[in-house]
Amino acid sequence: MKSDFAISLSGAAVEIAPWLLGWILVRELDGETLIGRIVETEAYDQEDAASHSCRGETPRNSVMFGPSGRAYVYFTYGMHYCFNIVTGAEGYGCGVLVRAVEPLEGLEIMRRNRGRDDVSQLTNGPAKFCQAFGIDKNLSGHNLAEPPLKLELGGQIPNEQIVQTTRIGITKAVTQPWRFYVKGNPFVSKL
DNA sequence: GGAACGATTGAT
DNA sequence: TCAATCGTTCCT
Repeated sequence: MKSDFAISLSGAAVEIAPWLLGWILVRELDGETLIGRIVETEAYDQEDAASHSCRGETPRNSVMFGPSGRAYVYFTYGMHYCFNIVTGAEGYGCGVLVRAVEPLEGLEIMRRNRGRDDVSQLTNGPAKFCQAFGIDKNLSGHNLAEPPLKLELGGQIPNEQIVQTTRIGITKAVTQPWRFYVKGNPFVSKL
């Protein structure tokens, strides 16, 4: 029996990505609570040359092929983690990369984790957000309906406040407009 | 076994 | 503009 939570994320990544804007991430870390609001996402699909899943299932990307509503966390550039929300049907590899959140609670912990004071530099990038929230590979495969990392429905962002554009940092499928962010939000990684 | 590359970041 | 830094994937 599937949970409502998983069902709500079982659609195509390209459809889920803009819908996830405004959702809340609650991280329990060493007895402290960190909260952020998703303000920037990117969709990655199995039929997408830029996606880790485009050449089929491998040990690294297997979580993307599992149930929706799980975390897919990967290590890149020898030093950074990036966090995705798995979407789509089981057996189909796709997900949504969270590129930026707006810090709501636990800012001092985020400052400590990031080693910086400037609020605007705490969570405005996929690896910055992971470092601020203490997210690493141990959380890959985690069910996001449960602590210590929970995804909760927040206030929906009106369509006219959602900007759709091309993705960042990729070299394949560069023209696909599968990046979404909240217009005017200061925590978006890049305009 | 070896090499090329990467959904990034921060400093120059 | 470029170095840091290493796991994953693919080729030999």
